[in-house]
Amino acid sequence: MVLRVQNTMTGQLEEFVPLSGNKVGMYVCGINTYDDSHMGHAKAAVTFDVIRRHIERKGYDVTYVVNFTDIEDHCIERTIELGIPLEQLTEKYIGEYHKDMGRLGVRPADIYPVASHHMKEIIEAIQTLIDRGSAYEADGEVYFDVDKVTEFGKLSHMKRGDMKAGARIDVDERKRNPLDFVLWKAKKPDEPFWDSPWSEGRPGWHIECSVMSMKYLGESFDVHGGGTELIFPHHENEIMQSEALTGKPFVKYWLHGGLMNVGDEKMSKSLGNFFTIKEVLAEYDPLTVRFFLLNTHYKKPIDFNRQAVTEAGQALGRLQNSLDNTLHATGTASDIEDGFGAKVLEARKGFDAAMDEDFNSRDAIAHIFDFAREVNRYLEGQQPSKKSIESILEAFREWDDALSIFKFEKTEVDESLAATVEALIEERQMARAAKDFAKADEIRDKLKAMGVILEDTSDGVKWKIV
RNA sequence: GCCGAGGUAACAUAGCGGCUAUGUGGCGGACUGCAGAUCCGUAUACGGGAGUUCGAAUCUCCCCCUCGGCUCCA
Repeated sequence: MVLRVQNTMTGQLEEFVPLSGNKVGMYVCGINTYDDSHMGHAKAAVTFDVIRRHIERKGYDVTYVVNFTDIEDHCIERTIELGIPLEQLTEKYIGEYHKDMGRLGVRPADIYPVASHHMKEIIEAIQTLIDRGSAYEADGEVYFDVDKVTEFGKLSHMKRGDMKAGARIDVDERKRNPLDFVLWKAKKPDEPFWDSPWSEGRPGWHIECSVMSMKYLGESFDVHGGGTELIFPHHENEIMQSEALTGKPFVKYWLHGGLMNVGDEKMSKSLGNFFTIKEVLAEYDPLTVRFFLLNTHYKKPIDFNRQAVTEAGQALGRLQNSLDNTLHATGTASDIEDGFGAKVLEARKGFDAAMDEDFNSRDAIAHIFDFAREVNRYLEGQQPSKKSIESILEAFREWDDALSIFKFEKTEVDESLAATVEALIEERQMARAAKDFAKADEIRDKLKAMGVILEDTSDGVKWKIV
């Protein structure tokens, strides 16, 4: 099966072929380190975590880089406001990011470069751009000269004339062209600054991503990801400056994820309509949140609301239930082939085919739902075979490797609690036999209060801790 | 204005030329003393209009609406 990806650069679904053999270099824009991450950041992190996992599952050797930008307006405002050094702010929110994403099951990147730790390389890159005539200095500031670029708008598919300059931000009169963007900014009072040939100041917003991605992945690499709002100007500018720097194509596949919305607006810090990962995880299980994020194709926006997350939890519960049933199923002693293996194979194929089609986790999950029904039916029927049970579990393990949405451990229950529960169940069974249902229900409620859920089945009473 | 992504049953999502989809929720059954879980069955769709085709959610054109971007942003 070949992997196909929707490339923003070409607008096409393309077969994924890395630049050099088995190696894949992948860079994703992380966060600005001035505050706790919100659900929009969670969507991005989980999206690219799953994309990275799937590329690895295809057998590629991925070097995954996620950056932290700690020199930009918000970070600077914050460090001034709090009166603490920039490094301290950076460190704090990098720590929080790792905590939040760790809880969401996001596998750590191989490298997490930080903008302020790459000042030397950034200044060198800017100097090179000036030397090559791709950038110019004015009043201690340095601007990238967009008119020197022949292929303007490669990624966003816009022509120079299409732009509405100053749509939101006033045009700086020092720029030769309103579309020129700043590579180096002179400091303002109280701001953190670094020495440079042009002024004491700091880099502009885009240059650090070019410098850091190329430092760790080479001048050309395979995958660059981020949210759709970064296509222009951020990624477009990255391409222009990187290619001006190296004369080589910067990135082969550009992948952009849809945004997290609240109602009809995107979730963002500036709109104030955000939910932090911390507050959402205080209310919902991390696996539920992950499932919620993966239950829509990554290109599409997701509307964040409690009903949707709650429903995601119910839906995931259905799958987990099926997995739990399998984990607790006692196979027959015989190692017979009862034909269920074919169903497992079919489901696994369906899952992989969906993931190969531009990481369609939603479609992949639909295959798991179909499979879960098959499994439930199978387990309720004749005695399942050990071999089939094992192959079902193998499928779930594989899907978990891809999506990380399941729990495999049987809940450990300590013996005294188990004995208490068993005794109560016994008592309830006697009450039921005597048709004393009031008492039976009373015992069931009591167990429920202890966190024990009973299920009366044809195989006897089952119970589990929730 | 320009670029991009969308509009699928009650809701949320897949599908993207013929197989009527997945989850939650309805409704009706099975199993239950009841509940839950599970299984079986069932109803309600493809923004609007033209066109191509034996056949269109799916392709083409036009229109309407929503969201994102056009130098804060995942």
